[in-house]
Amino acid sequence: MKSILIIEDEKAIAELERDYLESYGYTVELEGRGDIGLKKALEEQYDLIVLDVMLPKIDGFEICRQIRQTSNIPILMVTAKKEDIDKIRGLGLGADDYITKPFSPSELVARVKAHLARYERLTADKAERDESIRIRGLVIDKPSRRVMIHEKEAMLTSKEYELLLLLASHPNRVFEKEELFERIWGVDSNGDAATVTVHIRRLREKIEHDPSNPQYIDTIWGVGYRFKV
Amino acid sequence: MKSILIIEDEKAIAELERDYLESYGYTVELEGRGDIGLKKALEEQYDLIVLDVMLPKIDGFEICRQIRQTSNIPILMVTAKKEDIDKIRGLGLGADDYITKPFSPSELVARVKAHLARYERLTADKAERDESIRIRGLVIDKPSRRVMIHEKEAMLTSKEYELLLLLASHPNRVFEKEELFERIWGVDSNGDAATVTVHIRRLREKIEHDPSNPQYIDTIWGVGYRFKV
DNA sequence: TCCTTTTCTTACGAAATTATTACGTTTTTG
DNA sequence: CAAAAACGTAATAATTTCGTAAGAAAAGGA
Repeated sequence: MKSILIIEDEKAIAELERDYLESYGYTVELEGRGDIGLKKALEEQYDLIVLDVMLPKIDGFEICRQIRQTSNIPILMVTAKKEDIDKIRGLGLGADDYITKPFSPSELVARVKAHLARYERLTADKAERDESIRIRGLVIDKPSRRVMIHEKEAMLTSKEYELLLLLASHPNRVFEKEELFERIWGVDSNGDAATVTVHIRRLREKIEHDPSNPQYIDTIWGVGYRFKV
Repeated sequence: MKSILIIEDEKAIAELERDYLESYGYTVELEGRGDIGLKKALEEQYDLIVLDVMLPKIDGFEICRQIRQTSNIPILMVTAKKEDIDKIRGLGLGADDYITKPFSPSELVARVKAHLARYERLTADKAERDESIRIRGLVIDKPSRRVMIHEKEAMLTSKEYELLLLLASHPNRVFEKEELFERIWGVDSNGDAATVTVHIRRLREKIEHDPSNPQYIDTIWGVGYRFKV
């Protein structure tokens, strides 16, 4: 199931796009504000972005440019003005396609489909899509072992990182403390599952806004922990 | 220098396309016959293919399909009939773009350029292709194996250079010490990953302003090292 | 409400890992 | 061939991370 983010301030158009894309089986999220849209694009895990050029505050060009700093996700730019097309090209923003209003919904779907297919084709063996996990402002980048929490890096120790990665790789699954201990410390490690508690605590200290009211890692009483999504 | 193959049987059009693309610095090869074009596409090393739909004997659809069996090279399909576009899409041939005759030459160039850029972006380990790597005042010039740090040359030994190059070619990626050792000293080398530590130290001595507070090479505790960007 | 169990939280010493230095050996260079 | 440079090893110092324990707090059950 592919998920698409639409950044578009005209609600009527946005909803039209959404309805069409959803009817073709895509999961769609709407966002009317450019700044929030950019934030979402950077923090969440989408497969494609439909981006309106004309937005209040921060325009589509800038959003595109910023997304491209860290991601190769397909970006489809939507514009009412033909002149914008030259601009998109000229600036070398790295947009993957552009489509001018008014457009037929089936045109949109066709392009979305094509770009998703190509992206998959080209990134298949690189497994680029799996190299980071993005959930609600938390980004785990595996190659660099870095964790960003709302754009800011959290400096995790090795055990903390492994713990977080294991939990976040299986969202909502409850892990018993014993299992966490075994999978990270090793079966033959003679330690104690109580250690896990302390590391969870330290991890929360670093990634949770309020460690006593965790937003990411839930305690399941009498059992263990879970990464909530 | 990027090379482009044009498969097109109308000589006048083909030459027009060629002239334009060449004037933008691309190397262009023309091929009038579909079957030979397919053969070339499969056997030679092009960066992009401009493919006419209407060809005698074997048509563009079939050529596209066959190329896609073994290659992800960007394919731009050219057609005179609007109906063909739906067909290209519908068949899921994997063409990257289509352009209808008559088209302005600059339109062609713009699309070629965009697709080359995207392909590069998605497939590249960019650092591996380039002649030199430049990051924050550090320049690694591969052909000459020289390293400049803020305009001044750093005299690195062979091992130091290889270490730096490997790390800097994959910015931000964390390398385990064992992996560094294996990749530079060789798998069958009977040494110890501890020697990596010493070489990292010596490397830092030469490229870091304050080796105890490295700006380029981070230590990832319990894991290895990473070239930070 | 009170008691029991489980988790949270803190602090500190232990353990593990890396940084740094020194030195002897090997390789390269002049 | 001699001198210099590069390399690998080992020993020690410095630093970071880890594990444990113990009291506090929270959750669940009677």
